[in-house]
Amino acid sequence: MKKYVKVAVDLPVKQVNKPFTYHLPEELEGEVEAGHKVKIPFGNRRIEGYVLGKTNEVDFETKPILELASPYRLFNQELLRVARWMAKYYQCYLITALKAIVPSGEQKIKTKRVVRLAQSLEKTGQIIEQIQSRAPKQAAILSYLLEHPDANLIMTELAGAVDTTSGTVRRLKEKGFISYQWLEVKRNPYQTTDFVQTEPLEPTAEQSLAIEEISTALAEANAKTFLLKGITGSGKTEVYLQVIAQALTKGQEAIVLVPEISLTPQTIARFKGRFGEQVAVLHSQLSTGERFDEWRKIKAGEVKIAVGARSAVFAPFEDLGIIIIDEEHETSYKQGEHPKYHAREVAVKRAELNGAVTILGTATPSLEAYYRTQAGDYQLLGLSTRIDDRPLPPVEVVDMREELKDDNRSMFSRLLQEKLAQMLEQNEQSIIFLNRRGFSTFVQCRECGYVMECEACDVSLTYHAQSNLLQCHYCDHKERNPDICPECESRYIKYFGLGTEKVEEQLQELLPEANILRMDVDTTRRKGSYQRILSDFKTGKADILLGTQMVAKGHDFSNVTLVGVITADTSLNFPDFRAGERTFQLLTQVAGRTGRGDKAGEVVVQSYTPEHYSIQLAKEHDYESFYNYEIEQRKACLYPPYSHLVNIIVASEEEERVIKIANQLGVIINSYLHNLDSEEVMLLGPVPAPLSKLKGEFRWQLILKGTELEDLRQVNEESLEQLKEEESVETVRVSVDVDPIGML
DNA sequence: GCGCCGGGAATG
DNA sequence: ATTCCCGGCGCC
Repeated sequence: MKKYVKVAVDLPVKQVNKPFTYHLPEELEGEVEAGHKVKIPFGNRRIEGYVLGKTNEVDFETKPILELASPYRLFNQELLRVARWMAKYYQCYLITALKAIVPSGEQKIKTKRVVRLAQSLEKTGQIIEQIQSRAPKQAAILSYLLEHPDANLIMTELAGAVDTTSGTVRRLKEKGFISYQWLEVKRNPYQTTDFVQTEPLEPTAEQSLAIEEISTALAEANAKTFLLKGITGSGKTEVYLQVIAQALTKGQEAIVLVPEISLTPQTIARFKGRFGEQVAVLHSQLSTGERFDEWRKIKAGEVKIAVGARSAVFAPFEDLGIIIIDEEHETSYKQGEHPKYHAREVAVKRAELNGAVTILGTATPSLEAYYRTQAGDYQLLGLSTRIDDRPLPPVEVVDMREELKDDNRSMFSRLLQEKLAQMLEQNEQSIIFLNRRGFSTFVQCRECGYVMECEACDVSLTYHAQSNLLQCHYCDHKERNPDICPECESRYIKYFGLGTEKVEEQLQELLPEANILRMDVDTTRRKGSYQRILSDFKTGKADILLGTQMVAKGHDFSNVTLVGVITADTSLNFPDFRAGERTFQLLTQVAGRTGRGDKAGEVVVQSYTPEHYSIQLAKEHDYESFYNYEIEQRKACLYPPYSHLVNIIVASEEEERVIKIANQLGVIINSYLHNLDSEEVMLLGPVPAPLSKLKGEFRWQLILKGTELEDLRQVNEESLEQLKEEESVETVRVSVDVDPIGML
């Protein structure tokens, strides 16, 4: 009897977004299982596919699976279910969802050739005596192998251990005293780092309550989601650690998601410090080999906890007890490429499938998450006091318009200047935050008004003093900084707008004796430099840490007593309905970087719109009021969480085609909505996207808005189908983003 | 009649 | 995505 399997074909195309049936040739019978990657004939080509499962009925001729292409089953039934859910929810192909789940790159198992004794222990002892006088080094090698039977050393390591060369080892091989053996090895990216073992801390009353609630859900295998709302420095991590310990006691496993930027050795140390070798770490800095090895450790059950960024939500555990999403509000949980999934939503879904508990931790919940606690979907747990009852720092908001009126033309308010000088004097540290890198954000000719723009994107170029180049922050484009205007050839070229480089220069001018560290994409490009800057600052090698977003996230510097925000308005002026939320979160997070030690901290926020509710309520550390205000706005405009959005981007190098197709799609959708006579779904656009040109492509967007995602999916699917019938859509890309974040 | 191009269909 | 197939058309 022939065996048949269903295969998802590795082609992201609509027409083949369905399983194809193949039979197993004799030599592969019993070898191929659901979850395996396989090589298959497809038309007259050979491509890859993923085995979804077995099947019996076949009423047509099948082709054979050619070979096994992965040494492991890359997903189990549960992860396949997650993939199916993702494909449906995010409106992508099953293969696209599957490829996000399986480890990327080639799955190569690394091996090494280790030296073994070829003779019995007894015999080896005799050999040592025999050769001792004439070949002492060879004898030493054999002795070493006798004493360290589990050392698994390769030739050169062994030679090094007894201070000789590999030639000596080879001679033993020739004599037949030793043999070689190939051994699988797992690369361990953290083997050189020692982690200080920690014991569970005595929880505070609030922590106890949270732990208790979570434990109950864990014990009942209740797929419950908790929002752990804990102000910065209130000890959320200790709660995570203790509930993970409970899951382990039950024989279950845990996933901890952390934003990429906070996946620092310190963060990892907290988990490895408590759980040691039971922790696997997954992040983008790992090579594909290292990544695969961490994946294998999980698969093999060697570890029980996976700590990692976004994609760690797919860690191949078999009995998940708990999924933790730290800093739940972070936008980096949303994947930028297809499938454009949000790890928080996948986590909640995966937990549901496993009867596992989900914990969303943050000081500044996303409106979505908090709304769901109000709706009763999630349970709210609060940590409202900082460890040791440290107060939240007072926040001063400075109106920069007033500064200008009082003839202060510097980028630093008088208050901030004063405070900075004071900290320097007291030998305390400061953090300065500015959400823009480079020196000047645009370069303009004062004669004719021409602004230097990227030729591939619809943005102005940023001047970088360090490289003396104009750079586009959206593509890789760099160009020389012109001496004369390319338009009118005048020499009056001026630099406007501030970036971190300029702030650094001015700050140094203001405080000549201060040691300043700048941390942004430009200074952290090289591997390890991010770490170095953080540790230099932590060990007091600098007085001021100046940087972008990166300085705001989760770091714990005990000697920082001042945080300065150069302009709070940058994120506020984004054309996005989440601008207010983003600003509140950002200000609250930066403010949380101060006053974490014995000394009290303070915050100075500079703004041109200090009366804005995001700024005022962040000043008061008042999340509740912020939420209440913001949620009313969302409700009034029917924005998420009161609705879902689907962003359809039409892009092409030919501008006319984009405009034509986008408009036509608009007509199709509108007539569809009209026929549907539905108030449920609305169409916004078509309009040029906020980045109307990006990497050489012109972009227009259409946004579908509605309370039921299913309605949106239907409208979207059928409209795109219709579009393909009416118009040849070659040369234009149409991409769909469900629950988009940013750039609206 | 032959060969080339383009659109549409099929890929197990 | 890529290949295949078939009909249409220009060739001379």
